[in-house]
Amino acid sequence: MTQPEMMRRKPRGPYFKTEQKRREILDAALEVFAVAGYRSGSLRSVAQRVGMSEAGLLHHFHNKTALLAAALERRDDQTRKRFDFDGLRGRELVTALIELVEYNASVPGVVELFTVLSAEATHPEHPAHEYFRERYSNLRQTLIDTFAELQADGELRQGVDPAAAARGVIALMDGLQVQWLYRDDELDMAADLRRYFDSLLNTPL
Amino acid sequence: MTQPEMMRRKPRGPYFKTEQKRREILDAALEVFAVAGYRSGSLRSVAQRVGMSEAGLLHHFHNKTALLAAALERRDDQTRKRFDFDGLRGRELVTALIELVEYNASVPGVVELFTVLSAEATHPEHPAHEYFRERYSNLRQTLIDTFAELQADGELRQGVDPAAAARGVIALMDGLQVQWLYRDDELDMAADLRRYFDSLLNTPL
DNA sequence: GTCTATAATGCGATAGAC
DNA sequence: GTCTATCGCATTATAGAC
Repeated sequence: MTQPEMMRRKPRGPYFKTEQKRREILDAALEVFAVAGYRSGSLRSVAQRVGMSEAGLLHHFHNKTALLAAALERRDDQTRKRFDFDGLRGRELVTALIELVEYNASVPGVVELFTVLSAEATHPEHPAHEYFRERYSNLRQTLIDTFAELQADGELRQGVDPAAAARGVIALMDGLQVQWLYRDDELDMAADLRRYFDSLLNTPL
Repeated sequence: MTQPEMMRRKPRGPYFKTEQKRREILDAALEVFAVAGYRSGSLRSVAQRVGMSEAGLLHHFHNKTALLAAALERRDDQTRKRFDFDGLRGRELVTALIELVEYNASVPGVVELFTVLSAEATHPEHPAHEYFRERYSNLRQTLIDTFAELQADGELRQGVDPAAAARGVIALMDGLQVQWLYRDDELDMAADLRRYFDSLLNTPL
């Protein structure tokens, strides 16, 4: 068997090798943007991490913001594969959220990515600004609906406002991540989030 | 009266003019680091904002990290002038914290500064890493002491853990700032924080 | 105290060979 | 698909004139 024959494309699809390389690049980009943010994270460091030149990298993604967009998309695909919130409602969704936070504690790089990027993208000119705006808007609406449903079922404590609770849950998740990243003490994000949910519900989780 | 005589230093101190210039620079630096973070905020933009060259700027602060340190110090001085937490305890401290948050809503630049910087400085190599570590540590300890005191006075709801409550308050403050900066809806940070305190205390504020 | 000039490096991006 | 070479620009910082 000749060398060229061995190197031929495997029959997994027309662009298998390319797609694999793209995924490699995106994973490297996620790491880089996590530690340095988007603005300070360089194409050079991404290219180095994946063992290719900057020009080679830019063949796959035409510019830096396209790389960021694709990287965030990839990260979301991965999360969706692991956690499907679409079918869940009420207490099921709440417990799934706690499980997600529990999982996040095992992937500090991801936590770093979203913490750094969501703060950086606060500025309206940031290429990920709209992405995070929508992300927050969607999550908030999902939580409002969930709390409203729990309220209708009499599971919400008296005086708790669904919209305020939704803002609070998201804020708590974000804020705990920051403190957790400073690793000052042994902070259990999932446990603290559960505690907060318990303070909102009539019967504990 | 000759021109040179008019330009002479006013008798307010030996380095009045210099000190004023330094403060001008620090204020500009605070703005720049707020919108771009430390890593992406450039000396050039700070210099431009204050109408001088980069070299002129570096005469006052020997390098970029020294500028950041001095800027944060200045910002803290300003806050301490307005809010003195040292003499306060129990419910007094809690209400003062809410007032601080209320005030923050009137200075979005400051909120932006601390949100972006505290996330960016999560990385251990960041020049402001230790600053924020200590800041979080101090605030957390103050809140733990406060909640412990309230608990001893029977003002804390049953089952509330002072340490968890302290983490929660800080997380909520940080997280609300992020959502507030995205300005998706009319978010009242102080009102939401007060709500959280009410959920921790036996008698509302 | 502030400037110009300059060094030395890093950046994102493009052109074109292979 | 990946490379080398290169462009043009921004960056932090220093040296030295005024």
